[in-house]
Amino acid sequence: MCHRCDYETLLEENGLNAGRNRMRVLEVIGDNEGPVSATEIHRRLIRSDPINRVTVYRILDLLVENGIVERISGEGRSFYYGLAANENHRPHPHFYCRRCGGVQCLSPGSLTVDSEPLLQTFSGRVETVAVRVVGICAHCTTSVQGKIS
Amino acid sequence: MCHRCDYETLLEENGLNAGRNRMRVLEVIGDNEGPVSATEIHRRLIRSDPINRVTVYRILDLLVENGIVERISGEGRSFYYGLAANENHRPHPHFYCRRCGGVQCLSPGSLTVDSEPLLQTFSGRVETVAVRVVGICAHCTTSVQGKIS
DNA sequence: TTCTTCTTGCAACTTAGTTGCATTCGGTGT
DNA sequence: ACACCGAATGCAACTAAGTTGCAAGAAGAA
Ligand SMILES: [Mn+2]
Ligand SMILES: [Mn+2]
Ligand SMILES: [Zn+2]
Ligand SMILES: [Zn+2]
Repeated sequence: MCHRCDYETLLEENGLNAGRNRMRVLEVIGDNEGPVSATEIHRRLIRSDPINRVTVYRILDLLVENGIVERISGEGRSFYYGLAANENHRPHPHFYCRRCGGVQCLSPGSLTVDSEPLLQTFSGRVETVAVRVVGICAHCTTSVQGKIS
Repeated sequence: MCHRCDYETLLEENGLNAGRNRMRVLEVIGDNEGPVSATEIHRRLIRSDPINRVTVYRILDLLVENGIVERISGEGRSFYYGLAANENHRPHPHFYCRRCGGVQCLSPGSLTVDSEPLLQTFSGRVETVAVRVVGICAHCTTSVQGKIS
């Protein structure tokens, strides 16, 4: 993801002007195969051109507030950022690798959840029902087999 | 939760001696109606008797390592702790309130997830499939209605 | 250009958790 | 009672991730 989204339009639709840094952040998020942490986004950006980490955090906050980017909490203490669901991207579950900490997107149909019983009985307001799959990713399982320990 | 579990036995089954602080931590976790943060556990414990926060963190690590307590990540940056699933407690989904940050246990049957399609196709090792419900809890929805803003 | 607003950088701060090391506690053996 | 040893605790310092205040710089509007 994502080669179907025009980030410039996405920003301007929300009344945000498409400055260079906002575009850069969106490109890192959209080019990655799964959600990325703020630290990782910053690390990738400073390779091409210096940018302050606070600026990255502020841009991420802005994008999340405007529903362009989705913030998800991983297994550790940091947040991960991916393109928010829209007409091009259906909501989907994520896989969290316990070993490398990476997060992968799973296909939208790979897990189905029936939330009717909950919606009937729950007294608060349910906004989202997310499925989180935890385990060891393919890359980590194979690389551990070959590891000398 | 939980008045069916004997914490002393639970500890000794795992080769841990049931010292006073371990028992106290387990009691706070088990008496709470949902998962609690380490900070909250510490805050409650120091009301009855002083205990260092590092001690709380170390006990929690130990209980998690031994499968007595389950560590879950909330919507924020901190972890929450609840009694791990066992013969008395079936696994169940949790509800996360965006407003107050609280976590509630939902009944085991309130949500059902079909993970077969994923298990057939996924190339890594799937260990757990958890459902996370996010929204505004009953307490927060009612108290907001009466709020002057 | 000048005025104003948006954007960025920097330093300091906060929160949640971790680590190293010294002290103390709870047994066990004598 | 004593010495001994490992487990448990406390304290200070440190780290990771994110936030805040404020000043400086860039970009637009007039
Ligand atoms: Mn995704
Ligand atoms: Mn629970
Ligand atoms: Zn991995
Ligand atoms: Zn609430």
